[in-house]
Amino acid sequence: MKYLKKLRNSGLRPTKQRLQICEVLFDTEKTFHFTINDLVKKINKQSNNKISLATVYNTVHAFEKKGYLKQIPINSSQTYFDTNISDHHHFYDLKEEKLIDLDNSDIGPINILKKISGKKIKSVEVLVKLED
Amino acid sequence: MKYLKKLRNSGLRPTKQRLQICEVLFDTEKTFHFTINDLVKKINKQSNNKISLATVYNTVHAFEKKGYLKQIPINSSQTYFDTNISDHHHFYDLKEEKLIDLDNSDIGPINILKKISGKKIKSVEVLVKLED
DNA sequence: TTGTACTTTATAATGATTCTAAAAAGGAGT
DNA sequence: ACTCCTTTTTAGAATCATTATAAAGTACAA
Ligand SMILES: [Mn+2]
Ligand SMILES: [Mn+2]
Ligand SMILES: [Zn+2]
Ligand SMILES: [Zn+2]
Repeated sequence: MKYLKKLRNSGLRPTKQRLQICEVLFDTEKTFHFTINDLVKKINKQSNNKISLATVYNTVHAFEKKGYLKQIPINSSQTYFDTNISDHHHFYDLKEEKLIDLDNSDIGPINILKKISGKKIKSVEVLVKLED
Repeated sequence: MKYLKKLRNSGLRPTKQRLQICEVLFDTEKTFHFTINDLVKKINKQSNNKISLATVYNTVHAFEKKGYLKQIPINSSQTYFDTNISDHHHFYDLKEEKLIDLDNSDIGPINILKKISGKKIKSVEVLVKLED
């Protein structure tokens, strides 16, 4: 099992639900963006074992907390997640309601000149909205 | 009435609810960030006329569509709006759950090198998450 | 003033997400 | 394998921000 160690190292018990979700999320050529609903569909397509919705939510949040997923800041009725955990940014196609990766190299370096005392920067995320 | 013309020019009838909401939103020294709940509280503090929740939602969305408000892309349980409609960016203090403006001058120019054919850029927004 | 389109409102509906609490499963130690 | 304890899963209920409904009220052009 490919993801046993990953889960154990994270202090997450490698249950069959988590292993299956790992396969759907991480056994792919390319990274991708998804909502919880997208993920449930993928799970059901991949195998006949249903995983309860609560478990899908729990697992996604557990993976996010461990840094295996990123949440994308966007105003949508559903929360978007990203299996691409590298520093990068996004186009958001308003018409298609689709996210597109923007590599760091697609944007010049970003320099935050303002400082807030007692706080440090955790992340810098750029969202570029696209219209026709 | 200070906002009659503004509303008429927008094709929005200047009802007393809209005028009151204009006062709360735009009769201020500084711009600010708010959720619908914040706004309802401000309205109730300012006068005894209650405005129905549906009207607050309708009005905020009408003003956003007209460009008098901006929605801030952030993952929160409530949608944040901004009376500062200039091009600018945000710190988000994760601990305090507060937004702080980042002027364009606080960030160097942002150059989006990647192009998507048939699409044009509508907005570029940077969200900087802060932790302790 | 009258007609009509727009607006407000109370209320219900929606839908994503979280909560609950009981059953199931993982795993360390024996 | 058995025990014991903790973690996890699960169905279903609850939450809650937001949107829809449709009836009553209002703005305003003619
Ligand atoms: Mn979440
Ligand atoms: Mn909205
Ligand atoms: Zn991405
Ligand atoms: Zn702002």
